[in-house]
Amino acid sequence: MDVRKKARYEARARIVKALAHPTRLFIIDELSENRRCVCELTEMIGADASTVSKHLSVLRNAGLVKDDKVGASVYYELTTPCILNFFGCIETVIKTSAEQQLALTE
Amino acid sequence: MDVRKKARYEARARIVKALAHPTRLFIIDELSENRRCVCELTEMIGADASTVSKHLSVLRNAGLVKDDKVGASVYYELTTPCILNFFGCIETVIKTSAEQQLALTE
DNA sequence: TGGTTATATGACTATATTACCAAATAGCCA
DNA sequence: TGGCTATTTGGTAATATAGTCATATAACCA
Repeated sequence: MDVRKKARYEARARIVKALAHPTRLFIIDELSENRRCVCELTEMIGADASTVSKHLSVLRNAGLVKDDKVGASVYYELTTPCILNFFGCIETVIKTSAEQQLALTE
Repeated sequence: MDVRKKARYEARARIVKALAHPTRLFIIDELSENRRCVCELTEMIGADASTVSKHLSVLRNAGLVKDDKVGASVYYELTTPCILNFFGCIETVIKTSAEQQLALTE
């Protein structure tokens, strides 16, 4: 595969990888409704604040969210809301798989 | 977070994770044009056949592709072409990040 | 049947990811 | 200033992922 093409898939994979964790998908979903500070997300997720902070830095490094400091708090928001369209498709994959599983039992 | 909600994000993450590799993104892209057998994909990717076979099994287990044996060959095809819409958004993320990087240098 | 090709799988090593704790940093307010 | 809260970062152990080689399986053909 040609070098440029390869680099393009690697760039895409870095972004997909940043989304590839349940907590980070939750964060994306949550930020699609409203910007949130780290402490709010930490509360909702129920994990260590440092864990949430690291997940946010993964999303930030991938360019999926941006942060905004307000006093001692840091608010995060989505940079590119089109990410959300993806979830609909993911649900289709899940549903299709489930239907095929079901079909096998008939 | 409630148990059902958590399970939903985990199910989504399993699928996103299956996409989170440059070789697998290439395969998805390629299959969007045409069904391909393992040997064709192996040739294009330029990796060990066992490596490609394993990538395909990751995609298959996630329900993203299905296989069809024809003689000694196994052809793979997409189950859910909507996955492709996602790539447009990924490109937007990449482009937006690049523009912001650029803006910092001005 | 025996040889060849196409795939898949198991074992293994190298590397990456995750979560947690502890500690550092920064803002806020009494 | 000193203490409190919010966030980030470094260290570390457990786990997951990727790639390769060797091997297993199946189809095909001479």
